[in-house]
Amino acid sequence: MPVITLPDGSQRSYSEPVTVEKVAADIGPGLARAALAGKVDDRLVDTSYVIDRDASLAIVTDKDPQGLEIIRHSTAHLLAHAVKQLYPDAQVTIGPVIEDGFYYDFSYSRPFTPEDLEKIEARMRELAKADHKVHRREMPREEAVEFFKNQGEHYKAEIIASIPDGETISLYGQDDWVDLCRGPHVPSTGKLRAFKLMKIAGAYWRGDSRNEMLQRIYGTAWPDEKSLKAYLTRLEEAEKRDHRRIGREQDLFHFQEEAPGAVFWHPKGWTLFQTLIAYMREKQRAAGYQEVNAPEIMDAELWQLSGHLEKFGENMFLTQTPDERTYAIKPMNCPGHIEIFKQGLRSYRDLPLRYCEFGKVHRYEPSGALHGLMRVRAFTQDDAHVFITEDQITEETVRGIELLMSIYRDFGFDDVLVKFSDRPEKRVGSDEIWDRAEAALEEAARAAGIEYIVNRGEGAFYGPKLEFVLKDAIGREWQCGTWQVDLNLPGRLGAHYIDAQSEKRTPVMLHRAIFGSLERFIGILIEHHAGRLPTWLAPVQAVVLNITDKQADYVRQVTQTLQNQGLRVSSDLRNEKVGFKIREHTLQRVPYLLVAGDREAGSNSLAVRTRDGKDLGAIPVETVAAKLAEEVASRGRTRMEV
RNA sequence: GCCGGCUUAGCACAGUUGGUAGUGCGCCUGAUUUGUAAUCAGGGGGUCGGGGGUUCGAGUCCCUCAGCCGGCACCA
Repeated sequence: MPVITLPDGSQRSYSEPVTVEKVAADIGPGLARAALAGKVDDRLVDTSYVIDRDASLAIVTDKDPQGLEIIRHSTAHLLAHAVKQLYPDAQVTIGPVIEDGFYYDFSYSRPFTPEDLEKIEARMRELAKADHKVHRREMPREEAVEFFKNQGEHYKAEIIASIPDGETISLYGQDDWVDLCRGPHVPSTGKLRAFKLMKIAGAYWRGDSRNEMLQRIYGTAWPDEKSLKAYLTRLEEAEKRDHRRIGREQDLFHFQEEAPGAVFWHPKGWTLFQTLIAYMREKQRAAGYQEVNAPEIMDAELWQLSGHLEKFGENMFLTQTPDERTYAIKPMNCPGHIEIFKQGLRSYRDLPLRYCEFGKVHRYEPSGALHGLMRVRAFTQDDAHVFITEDQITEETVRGIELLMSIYRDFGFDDVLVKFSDRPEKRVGSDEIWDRAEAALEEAARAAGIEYIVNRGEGAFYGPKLEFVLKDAIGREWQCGTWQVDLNLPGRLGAHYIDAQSEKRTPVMLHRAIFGSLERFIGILIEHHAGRLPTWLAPVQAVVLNITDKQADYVRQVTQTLQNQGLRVSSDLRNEKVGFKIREHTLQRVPYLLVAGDREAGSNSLAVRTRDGKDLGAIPVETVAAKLAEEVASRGRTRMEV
């Protein structure tokens, strides 16, 4: 006699066990059609699930986030179903739901081609149209392993073997096809209406590069065609803000074959780069950091001593010189800073001692990892190392994180995700040291009042770290800042200070970066703003345009005036129509276009137009200058247009 | 590094079953002196990513190297 409680609190009683499907139908035919699954006492189940006791029930439809997940999961099954029909020799492995879609990994004798993808998708549409019923059954583990082995599905058999004892093993079938799956799934394939296969890629079995490479097919699925279309449009929009494309269009930088993973900065890109450095210099100076500069190339022996060669060696560039010495090009700045610290005798009174450097480091990254400015082999860090005593860790961390967050706010990044990465497999130092370092960082993070997620085993080889991940305008995450406690390197490289009892002590070193890599940070800024950099960062903040040759002298003079006030302004005196010039500079995303015709030249003013096409009318030159300067100084918190 | 795809003029792209390269924009020259997202006309420009091979003949087919793109693995 199950009594079923619905989300609105209403109850329905049944005289015998009843399926989710039946309850939905009793509520209404529309809901019955829309039902994808049920939630019985908060547990997701199929619509065919039989309720045999009192329970709460919610019908899951495509309006629910969970309904969408089920659609995606079932579409992954539909994909595998189609693949098995077309390529019976292919073996299935796993097919999870991911953000915006799903994938399924197959083992097959040859890679799938784009033509295969079309065929598979066409077959999926046929299978969906046929509206095959989806059914579930359970099977004892041994039987299930046998079942899949007999079908030649060795990967599936392996997966089942690794399912913990006591867990139910369920199989889902539709038409002539059966897969191992936890479920739940849509009641029939006809519920899958809007999907598209996106791309083929290789992926290692169980994510391990020592294993076989499988064929992964990515797809996307949505409740309806409209959402699918919207998603595809969103992808196109994201492509338009790709920093590699904008970098070329706006003439900021380029890459070329001879220097894979290394940037050629053009004048405008370098202006942006220098603007960031100037900003950071000022912030750090105010926060008590002293800028230093250490050699790019140092004898490999130093890197041997620090442990870099052993733990980081495969990422390092080495160079042999005519004098037959081996040098390493620095992949990190820390050893250099320790060497500076070691000069002379340090007192505890000198601590905290904060060294910073815009150090250019080189790391030999695997070729497949390179990606525009986001992942390069030569990059500039806004690196700093703070030498302190062990009991200063918390206080210094609180200060440091405050600075870091205030800087992110200046760039409009309010959404910062923090990760705590603890001891990695490849590390130096005893477990006792790591225990202390991790505990100290944890306590400091608590004192700084930040929330974080734990990233097991992802720390640096010398110490645990907090990683600061920024979210850009379209929701992508980028790791930028880092804050690390290091109880290892200062000792390894022989750094000391004299404490209050005249004892020689080894300092603790904090490693930190805020932008992380200037290169990456610029890439993020470009994508975050879709190339429309805020005025304080824009390489060209305004362009002054004449209408005819008659105003050329006026334009030259005004441009000079604005430049003299430290603004990055250029002029465009070309013999072209204003419309033409406006279009060009608008496409270049120059924040302000300052038009000078006879009227403006006669009244010492400029007609101001924004890159968004807003006409601010004629404004006296000195007002333009003052407002621009204010906008720059406030980092966009005040705007010329308001 | 691994899997797949791609590489033709500065940029975006065409190039049919192998028969000695095209279009648009940009660029250059000239005309035009123009009021807020493209003025008109003419002109120049490519060892088809590098190397090797098959062929009477290769941008098109094969091998190889590199770079790039999408994933995977790895990471700021």
